Amino acid sequence: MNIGEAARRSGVSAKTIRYYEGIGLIPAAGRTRSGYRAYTANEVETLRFIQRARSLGFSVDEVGALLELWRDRSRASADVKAIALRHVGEIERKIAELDSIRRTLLDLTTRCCGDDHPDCPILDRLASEVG
Amino acid sequence: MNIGEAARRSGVSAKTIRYYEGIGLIPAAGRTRSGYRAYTANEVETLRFIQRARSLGFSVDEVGALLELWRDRSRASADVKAIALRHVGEIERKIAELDSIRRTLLDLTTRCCGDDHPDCPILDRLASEVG
DNA sequence: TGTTGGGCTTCCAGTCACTGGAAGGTCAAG
DNA sequence: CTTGACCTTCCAGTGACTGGAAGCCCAACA
Repeated sequence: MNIGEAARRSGVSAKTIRYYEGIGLIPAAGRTRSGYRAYTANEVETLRFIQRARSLGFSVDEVGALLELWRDRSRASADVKAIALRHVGEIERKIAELDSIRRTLLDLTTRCCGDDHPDCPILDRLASEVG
Repeated sequence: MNIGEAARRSGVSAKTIRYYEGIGLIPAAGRTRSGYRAYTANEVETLRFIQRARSLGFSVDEVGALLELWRDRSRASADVKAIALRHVGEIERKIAELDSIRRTLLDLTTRCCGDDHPDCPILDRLASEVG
């Protein structure tokens, strides 16, 4: 099947499939006589795997590692779990950071009356750290 | 003062200060006879403002808008509040997304025994969406 | 006076993971 | 035989920096 069909079936855009091939995340696809890339159902499965891993926030490098483990029948599930747990750690760090920012901003916005006057605790805080 | 000192006092790296000047976030600094950028205490205050706004996750464009409002004595605090509340909304959306991913991954990692066997619910899920 | 070391300058390239777009070849249908 | 959808490659841009090369400037010390 052509790249457009593979894109539709996998949820990965044609542009992105070419990009993945370019950076070596997936091997170069076969070609028709006229030079079009041709995909098998198997390759589409790989693309779906990639799509799901990316949507869980794994970096392209991590996805590469997960793909290798997926293909490796003698893998240790511990290796997969390690990648996933490291990723969970990063996500939790990000959530904590965002939540701290969120709490700060909610505090400031609550105290800003938001009318047509210039007085504003938000700007005060940005200008001087205490606010 | 030189750019290095301004960087130290503001918490914005020299490289980044030049970058901010290049994209027009701050006006071009004055120069000494030999071409070194020269900063006043006031300009360092502006840099500190930028640094704090960036650390609260505002985009450089939003920081530009906040700077304009900061300098505008006839601003309406409602305009500042609107920017901040929109930003809070984005943060909450990101937190929700990360939390959903986190819950999925924790579920999968809990069910993955993480030993030297290949069986792995994490890979199963990436391979077939149900898992 | 010479030189050493740090700081400053500009400019180009790289990061991450794509995305947009131009210029042109291919294919099936009408 | 043409239309329109598809495919190809290649280059450039995104955000917000960061690294590094090549070269000028300046204060201090022998």
